[in-house]
Amino acid sequence: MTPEQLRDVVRTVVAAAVGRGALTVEVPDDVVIERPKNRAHGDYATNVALRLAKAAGRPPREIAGLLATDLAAQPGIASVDVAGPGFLNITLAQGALGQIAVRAVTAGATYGRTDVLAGQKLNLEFVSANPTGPVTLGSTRWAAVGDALARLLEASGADVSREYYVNDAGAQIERFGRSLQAVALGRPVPEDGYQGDYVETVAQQVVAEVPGLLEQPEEEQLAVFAERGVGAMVADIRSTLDGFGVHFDTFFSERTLHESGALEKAVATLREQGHVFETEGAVWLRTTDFGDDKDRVLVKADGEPTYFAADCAYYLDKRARGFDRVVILLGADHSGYVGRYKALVAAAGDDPATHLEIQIGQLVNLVRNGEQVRMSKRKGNFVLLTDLVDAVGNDAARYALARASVDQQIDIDADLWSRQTNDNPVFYVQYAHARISSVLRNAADLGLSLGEADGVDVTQLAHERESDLLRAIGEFPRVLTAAAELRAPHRVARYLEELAGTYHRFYDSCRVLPRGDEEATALTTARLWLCAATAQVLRNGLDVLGVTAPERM
RNA sequence: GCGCCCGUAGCUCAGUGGAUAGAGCAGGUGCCUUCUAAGCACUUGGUCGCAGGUUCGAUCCCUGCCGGGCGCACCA
Repeated sequence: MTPEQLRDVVRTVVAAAVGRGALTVEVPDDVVIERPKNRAHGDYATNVALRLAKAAGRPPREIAGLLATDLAAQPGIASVDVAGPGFLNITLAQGALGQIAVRAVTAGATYGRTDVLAGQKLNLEFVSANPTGPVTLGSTRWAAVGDALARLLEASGADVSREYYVNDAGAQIERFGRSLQAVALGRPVPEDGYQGDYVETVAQQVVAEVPGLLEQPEEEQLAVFAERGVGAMVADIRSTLDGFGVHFDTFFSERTLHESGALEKAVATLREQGHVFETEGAVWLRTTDFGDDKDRVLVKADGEPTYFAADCAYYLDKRARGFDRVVILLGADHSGYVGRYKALVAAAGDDPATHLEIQIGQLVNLVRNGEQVRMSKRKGNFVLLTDLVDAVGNDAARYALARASVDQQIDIDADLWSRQTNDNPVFYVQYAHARISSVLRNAADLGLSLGEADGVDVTQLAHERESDLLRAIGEFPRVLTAAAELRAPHRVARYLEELAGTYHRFYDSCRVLPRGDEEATALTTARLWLCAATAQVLRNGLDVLGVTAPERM
């Protein structure tokens, strides 16, 4: 019996008690089934009696007592105890727990997936780093977390489109072009320009692409450097992210918004809604009507649209493309955007609470020799995605970045991460998978296989370590659902570490394969199913994080 | 000054109002003629920043304070 099935059973029992007048409460649609930390508290526990106490006007233990009797009579449940303030501690019948292994194996790659977000069309924007330089360590965090979140939402049934907003318009791009031009002409890079080895590389690439470029008038040169430079950077960013295993559905060009007249249209739309005003020669959006700190300029006094105007047009474009919800991952250095973004959504006539979601994540610091390395694109002194991957590999990099809560600033110790030691928990998890793979290979060599699902006797799985493992496997669907709802992919990583540990402890106490002259038994087959189920969950979980599940290590 | 995030074991960090607050690493003691010892068992280590409040119950919610990070442009 899975936790979900148990939840339904508990709800049915509550409803029955209400039906015959033993309780007068509304039957809750959601009943919390948890896995007690203390094994003495049964396989599962529910606090439903505590939750209902107030509404029923009766002491929780009394409610628990009457539910316990009914619950214990249900098939698949061995016993029910009332404990503490009114918890119901439930012990499942042996076979009921064992079915979890069969379910995980037969569901395969779909085990853990749900349809709780089915029908939702989401646009998930992340990374969106300026195309004026390579992908930095800071952006790498959002690449890892954003992609994991996308996979997580997909596992919950949502239709997710991964999007990267390319800021290929505006003064920053011109500055980038000027820097490339200066380098190509052998001049010093402007004060506010970009530095770093890549600037030279890109400049040379542009010069090589366009014969006679340096003989052209400087203004024409600049346009070429800006356009080709950005193109080269976008290509570089894209291939870097592809190599990292992060693939976007759309690279959305800001410039297309300028060129298509979408900005003017957006301003006009907002004006129709009655939230645009003009003063001091500029065009403003009255965002303060929607909770922003101050009103925001859409078109500057010099006639140039602001970045914010492009944001407005971009949001409207996403909505026009049919997305129910626009989700944006931003670094803490952009937290100031939230207020104006919510306001623009409201000003456009949408509801910020349903159509917009901005997730702010804290920054990543690099620590070297116990000292924080400051990162600045301008000075050309920064750590790149490729530096991290070169040092620790894709798997460790993705896992390490996805394993921490985005609310938490993380320090990456360069020395620690460049040492490839088992300090990195990803090895612990991957090792469990490799270990299981090895057991299953050895089983195959002995001519042993899982066989059909109806041929395995899961009541054989009665050892405490087997029960622990079955319960852990049974948690997986709920872990995915909760992680998706909370936008917290790191929960998946933490769960996998726990699952790996539970497997290692099982492995240590429970011999799977027959040794020497021993014959395979029904227990052997049941344990093979348990191993296969564990491996499946490890694969499914690692897949959400974009990390490989090696068969050998 | 205002806004957002954080403060949990020596270190890095989990912990969606529930039972005795956890993991990895680091320290200590054991376990390999047997399926991968990149493992396991035992052990050391906590005023959950401080003070109030709400609640049957608070690491979690509210308020204030202390400490750290990041923002507060007619920049992008």
